[in-house]
Formats: sequence, structure tokens, C-alpha cells
Amino acid sequence: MPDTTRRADRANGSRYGNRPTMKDVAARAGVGLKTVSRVVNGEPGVTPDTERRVREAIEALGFRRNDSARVLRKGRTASIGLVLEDLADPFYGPLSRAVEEVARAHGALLINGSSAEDPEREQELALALCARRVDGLVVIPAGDDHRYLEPEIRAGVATVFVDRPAGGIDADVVLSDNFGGARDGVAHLIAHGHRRIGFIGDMPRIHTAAERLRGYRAAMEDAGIPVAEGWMSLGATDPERVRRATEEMLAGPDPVTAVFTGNNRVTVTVIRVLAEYDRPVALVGFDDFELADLLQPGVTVVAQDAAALGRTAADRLFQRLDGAPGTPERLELPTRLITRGSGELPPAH
Amino acid sequence: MPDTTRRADRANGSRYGNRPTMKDVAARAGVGLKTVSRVVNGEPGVTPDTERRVREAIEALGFRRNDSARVLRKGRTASIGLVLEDLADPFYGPLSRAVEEVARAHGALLINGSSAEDPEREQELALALCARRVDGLVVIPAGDDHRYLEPEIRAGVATVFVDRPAGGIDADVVLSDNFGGARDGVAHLIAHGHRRIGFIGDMPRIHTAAERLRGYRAAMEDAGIPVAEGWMSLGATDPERVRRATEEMLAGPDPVTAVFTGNNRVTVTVIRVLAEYDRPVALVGFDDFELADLLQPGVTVVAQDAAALGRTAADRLFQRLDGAPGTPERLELPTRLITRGSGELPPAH
DNA sequence: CTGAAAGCGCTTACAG
DNA sequence: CTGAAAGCGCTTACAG
Repeated sequence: MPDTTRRADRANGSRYGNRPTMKDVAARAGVGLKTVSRVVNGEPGVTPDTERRVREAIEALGFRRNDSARVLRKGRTASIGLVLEDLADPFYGPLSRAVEEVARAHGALLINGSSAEDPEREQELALALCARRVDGLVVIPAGDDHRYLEPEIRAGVATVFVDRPAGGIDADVVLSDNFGGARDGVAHLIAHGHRRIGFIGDMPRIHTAAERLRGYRAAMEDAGIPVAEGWMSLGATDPERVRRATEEMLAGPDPVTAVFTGNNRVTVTVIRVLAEYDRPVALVGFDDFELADLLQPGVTVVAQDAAALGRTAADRLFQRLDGAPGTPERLELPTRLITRGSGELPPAH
Repeated sequence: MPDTTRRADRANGSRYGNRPTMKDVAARAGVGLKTVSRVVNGEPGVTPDTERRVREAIEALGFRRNDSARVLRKGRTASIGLVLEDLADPFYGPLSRAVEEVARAHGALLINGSSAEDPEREQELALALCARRVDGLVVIPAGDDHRYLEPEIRAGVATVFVDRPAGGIDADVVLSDNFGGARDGVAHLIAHGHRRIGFIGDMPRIHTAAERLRGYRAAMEDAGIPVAEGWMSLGATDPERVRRATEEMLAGPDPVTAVFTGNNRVTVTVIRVLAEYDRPVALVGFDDFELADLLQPGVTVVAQDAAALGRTAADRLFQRLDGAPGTPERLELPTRLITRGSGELPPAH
């Protein structure tokens, strides 16, 4: 007997198991389809007695409305997509959570995925979300060409970029003040007497990396310090490369006395390397991280507010979904310098 | 003219903007609906010439298949739901990412949300995902009664629990060896000469917290050490409570000489408190965390593999979706003691 | 207060 | 090789 059921399942394509539908409920309650719909959706105009019968049938059958079908008819899916770089990166945790909370407040679910910093995967994921007809999209770009989203946006998919701007299209974007934050962080090192300052950042094609490098250059120029080529290293943030870069800057006759790191992953690796040196090297890192205050010395950072980035982007998205007019905007959030010791070390000659 | 378009949008309920459908493509290409479907899905039996005409129409109209409609007809949504405690918690980042990778390998999207440790919110979220007809569900329970999922599971929603077992229902579950890990960690402290050892953990209603406390008790009992009431503190993991608990254990005539902490959030707070004391207090924490090796002393931990938890759970889920038979299983993953210094400090008398 | 018909955008099952 | 009809499970627009 269970076997027969199984085969029946397969025969109808195992369609959602064997779930009862509104039609089943209507039949059992002896009412029309529309009446069931009214009860399920809390619409008015049903006598208490009818409603009771419908509710009993729902209970008895274990009916749950198929939102997937509802969505098809209504035209809005009450879900938004989030494309980020890596769900496992601690920077994106609070950002995702903030987007989720805003979505929740608007009764929407969140579908998300990681691009793994691969532009092709970003596109694949973003378009899959569009095919699901998410109402809107929050994207942390991996690539720098987003023209593939143009038809989708034109077709009505609200889209907001966060952390990095879109490439090749005009769209709302929420950014941290990467340039200003880096400039302030480097100026802080200069104010503490450093002149030979290294910069270790992410790949230059990533917008945030380029902006932070620009901030570094600006601070140095403002102080009238010429920058040596060997003081700048941009590339992948894997520990091996960052370690090599750090060691090179600390070698030679005129080693750097301070390092500015371009993001949290770089910072962490540089801390490990510096721990192996006897001479103190000053450090300011972009991005705050847990326990930065408990290390010795505490790590001075330029902090950005990941949750605020996510919240601002999601708010903007729902404003657009609610029909907010106007051309795409660029929203820039300030950063904050947090001094904890490592950035206040004097230069070791 | 744009205004007219706008009004038209509203009139039809702003249905996915104004997206072209297969019907539009068919009309433009001068073929039947089914032929468009064949081309879009790469099914055989279309002459090259017909295919070309269809592709041109698709291109010209900017058509993208509505997977939401497809799903309704096919019965499987190619998406799975993940209910976790907090997207922003660093422990769940790698776990989510692992689930995502497995889903991706199976061509499924991931819909996820945070329960915020609130049983009601967990239920609301899990049922919303069921209403969307996700094919399966990975749940990190907040509550301890999951009977509300019984009708869903019976209706065919594959469900796997991770990190904590389900309550009131029989379901697949993937756990760390919380009992064994905690017992080993406490035994490690005992082996280093400690007898007065404190335990600070999460709320006792949370399964992992209870299991880890059980491990603590077992280790103490194995060593023949009677446990004083004041040595155990379970409750919310907010810094204020944990700080108070730590301070109380360190006060009085017979203070603890070592602390075992029940999870990463507790550990981090206890480290902050211990940093304020002159006398050294040994510490072993459940859960590894970034930079644990760079603190002074390095923090000895009982590490669990969050990514492996997620991967194992997702693998199990897709096995079930592929028809794997058998009764629900309990999979337990080992933990690993990582010594870094804090757990090897001798007792200060 | 209630319900039958049409339709959302696809796929399935079938016939030519 | 191609396509018309029916249907997935709901909601919409309308009529009684």
C-alpha cells in the first residue's frame, strides 16, 4: 500500500509531494474555490459558519497555501535577491543580516548567494534570481561590467549596488567613503612621524581597493612625501602573497616604518607577519574586526559600518519598489578612525 | 507618453514590469508556444532555421524565462531553505556558505533567514519557506518543539536539522560532538593541575549548551572533583551577564583557577574580563575563532568544523531529495582540541 | 454573501 | 519536426 502511494507520487511528477490544494479544501468544505481563497487570505464577506467549515477542512487536510502559485498570479514575488562575494566573510555577515531585517520588515524573503569574486558567477547568480522574478536585487559586484542587467532593470527589477559601484550602467549605489577613510588613516600615520609608509591592498580592478590606494596617495601627496614604487602592493589577498609583500617592504636598507592595509583580510595576515619581527612597525587597517582591541598593541582601524551599508541599500531598494522617482543616486557613508595603539607607534629608525 | 506606460503598468498590477512571455516570442517568431519552449530548454527536434528565428525573437524582446511559472508546473522549485540563528554570527557564515555550495552543485538556489534565537520567528520563517514550496529545509533550531513541521515533512519537504536536534519529531540531524568535546576540553584543564574550574555557557534550553555542560560534569566526575554550584553559570550570552558571571567566579576565598567557556561569544567576553586581572586564569573555549592564536596567551579551544556541519547537512538533504530511503539518522562530527597557551597555564593559588 | 470563468506563464501529454 | 489543448494552484474581475 505504501508502495502504491510511492508510484502515484512518481506518476504525477512527485508534485509537491501530495499536497492538498484549495480545490481539495473547497470540495471537502462544500464551498467554492473563491470562498476558500477568501478565508485563507482573511478577506471579508464570509459568514462565520462558512468560515468555520473551511477552516475545519484546512485543518483536516493539512492545507498550506502555495505561495509559488500565488506569486505567479499576483506578479510580485515578495522576495529580493542578494548577490555577495562570500557568505563566509565576516564583513558580509552583518551586511546580509541588515538586508534581511529590512526585507523582513517589508514581508519579503531573501534569496542570496556568493559570487566568490568571480564576475561570471555573479552574472549567473544575478540572472538566475531575475528568472525567479525577485522583486529587487542588492548586488555587491564582483565584475565591473553590469550591462547584462540592463534588460532586467528596464523590465522592472529594482537594483541597488553596495560596497562597489556598478560598471557600465547607471544604478543606485551605496558606498563607504573609501577614499576619505584611507586618506585619513594614512594621514594619521604621517601625523605620528612616519614617512616611509607601505600600502598593501586587494586587486586594483576592485573599486574599493583602487579608491583606498587613491586615498593613500592623496595623503602622501598632501604631506609632500614622494611615494616609492616598492611601498605599494596590490593583488590577491591570500596570505602567501600578503606575507611576501609585507616582508619585502620590511627588507632592504630603507624599510617602511608603517603599513596601511587595504581590508580586514590583509590586516589579519600582516598582523601575523609583524608579530615575527622584533622592531615595532606601525599599522592602520581598513575595516574593523573582532578582538582588534585585545591584540597587543590594539589595532588602529578605519572602520566602516557594514550593517549600515546593508540597511541603507535595502531601504533604497524598497523605496524604489514603492515607486520612488528620480535618477539613480550615489550614497556615501562615512568611515571612522578608531585608535587603539598600533597606529600610534612612532617610527623605528 | 511615459506617463501612459506607467498607468498601463499599474493597470495590470505591475506584473513583472512588462516582461515579454513565451507567447510574445512565439508570435514574433511565427511559431507555436511549444517550439519556443523547446528552444529555451534546449530540447531536440527543432530545425536550425526555426531555432534561429526563435532566438532572434528572444534577443529582440529581451525574453527571460519565468522560472516562477516553470516551477509551478514542474512541481520542484530547485530551491532550498536555510533557517539559522543569525546570519551575522561568524560561526554561521562558513556553515551557510557550505550549504550554498552544495545547493549550487545541485542547481538549487538558497533562501535563508535568521530566527534570532526566537522559536516563534523560526516557525514563521520555516513555514514561509514551506509555503514557497522549497524542495527542502536545513534548520538550525531556535525552539525545541518542531511538531509544526510534521505536516510539511509528511507532504514531502525534506528536512535536515543541524547543530541542534529537532524537538518532538524524528528527523535527520547533524551535530558536533558537544559532549565529548567539552569533556575533553575540561579534562585538558584538569590534566594541567586545575581543580576549581568554572563553566560559563549559553541558556540551558539550548541543546548544545546542555550537552557541553554535561561534558563538563563528566570530566569533573571522572577526575573525582565535586562541582560547586557557583562554578556553573548558564544564561544569555550578552556581555553584561557573562562579565558578571566571570567576576563572581573569580571573587571569594576559593576562586576558580580556570574557566571553560561554552561558545565563541562567551569566550570573547571572558577574554576581555580576564585581561583586567593580574593573576593568570586558564581558559579553554568551545568554538575556534579568528586570531585566537595571536592573543597573549593564545587561546586554547575545542574547535568544531562549521563548514563540515553545513556540507554534511546539505549532502544529506539532497540524498533525501534524490530518494535515499531509511529512517532519520543522527550524524555526529568530531571536535578537535587546539592548544595555544591559555589552556596550559598552571593554576594560580 | 458566494462562486464560475478566465488567466498568470510556463510544461505535459498528445496528435498531427 | 511542430503545435493546440489542458493543467500546475492560485487570484482577478465579474455576475448572481
